[in-house]
Amino acid sequence: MTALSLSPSLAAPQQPIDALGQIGVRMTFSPGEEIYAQDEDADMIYRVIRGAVRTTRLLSDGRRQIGDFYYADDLIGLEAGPVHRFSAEALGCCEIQVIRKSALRLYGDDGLKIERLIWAETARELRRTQEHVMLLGRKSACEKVASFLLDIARRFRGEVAELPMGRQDMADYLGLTIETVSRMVTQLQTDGLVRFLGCRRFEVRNATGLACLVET
Amino acid sequence: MTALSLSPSLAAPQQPIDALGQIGVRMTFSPGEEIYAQDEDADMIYRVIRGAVRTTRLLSDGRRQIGDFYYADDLIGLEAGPVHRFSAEALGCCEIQVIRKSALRLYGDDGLKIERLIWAETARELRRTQEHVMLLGRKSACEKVASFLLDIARRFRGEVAELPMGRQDMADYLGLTIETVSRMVTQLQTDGLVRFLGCRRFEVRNATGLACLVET
DNA sequence: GCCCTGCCTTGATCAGTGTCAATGCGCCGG
DNA sequence: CCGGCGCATTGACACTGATCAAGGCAGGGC
Repeated sequence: MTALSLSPSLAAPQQPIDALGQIGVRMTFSPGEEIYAQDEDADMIYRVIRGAVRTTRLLSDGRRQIGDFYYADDLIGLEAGPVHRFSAEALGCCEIQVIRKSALRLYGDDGLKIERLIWAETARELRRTQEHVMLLGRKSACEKVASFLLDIARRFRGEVAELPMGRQDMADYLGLTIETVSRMVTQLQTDGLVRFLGCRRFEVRNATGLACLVET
Repeated sequence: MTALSLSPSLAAPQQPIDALGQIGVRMTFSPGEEIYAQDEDADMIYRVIRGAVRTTRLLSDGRRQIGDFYYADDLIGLEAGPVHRFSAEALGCCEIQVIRKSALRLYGDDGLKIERLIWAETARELRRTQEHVMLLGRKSACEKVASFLLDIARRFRGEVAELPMGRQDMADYLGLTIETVSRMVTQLQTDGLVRFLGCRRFEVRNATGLACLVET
């Protein structure tokens, strides 16, 4: 990637995220395409405009862990070390705003505002990751899948929810195998807590029951 | 976040942590004593002066997850939400510097410097938490314990290492039971990778072999 | 010095999840 | 419409780590 275009004047934003405005360039990625690589220099940040993204990390023997899934308006690549510990890949077709961090210092006071915005997002990322630790460390397979589905379902406010990822991605996020994920999905359905319409669309049938599986 | 630094002329301390200097008050805590509680307002930050601290979170049914362990000069309580998701407890006797976040505003340019310091620590915390996710999601019991011991041993640079926590704390950090931790410790010892002198002191006997168990 | 207490270790068994293999289902191209 | 391909599901079985239970060990108080 070459030099990023700069738009010098920034208007005060309504939504904090808007502060990033049109800085940087927009790029589109096809399903599975890599946005950045594990161990790559971390001098860009990325904002999801449209679509969904996963961050993944591979152990040397091929075991895979997914760090998180990201949707419209989420920022990715905040890890703030010199290199990325995870790679980022498009789940489906998606559009991403790419911003060179070093460009931000050219924005003066707006730069400080943006800096604070990025910090706030980093803190949010930390909280999400801490939830993930809880999920991985102390929850059963069934609870993991229930938590995951409930999380996704919340984004659809009672409508039929659509999973942007396949079973393997769910498994690698939850620290399970694809077969176990599949069995738990079947079981939750048998118990009447959710109903699947095809393997990527579902609705919550018993929110209370599902919430019971998701201890806090 | 150093790439975003906007005021390079601020006198850079040798140890960045020194910027916190003597702000706030020092407190001492006895073994097991709570430094702050889960769900408590997060308006303080804490710096470990001496001793070790664990952060823990309880599920409503009593399952416990340890978020991380902290040692001298580490900052705790950076979660940056309105309330703490984890509680913090002293592992042994320890001394803690307690700083009210809102007080930092009064320090002007120094305040900004401190703000940056805190955010750099938050980013470091995020990276550590991401490592923890990898550990919990995709490593076997034996690898978890090996990783943990190697981490501790690094702080002692070849000397005999001392564990500041008991087996239950190790288990709750690693997402295992106390019995499994104990068995893995015994196994690593049988395999000649480590040697224990009492249950809290050990030395690494075969660093290469141990490192082989700790895939990256 | 001795006992008591709390933590750690070890053993036996069990449950939950992983592994391996077969089958099913849906989507897409021909 | 059909066949093939990729992903999901299901089943049988193995194995890791949890559970339950019984000692062992070490440190502190008396």
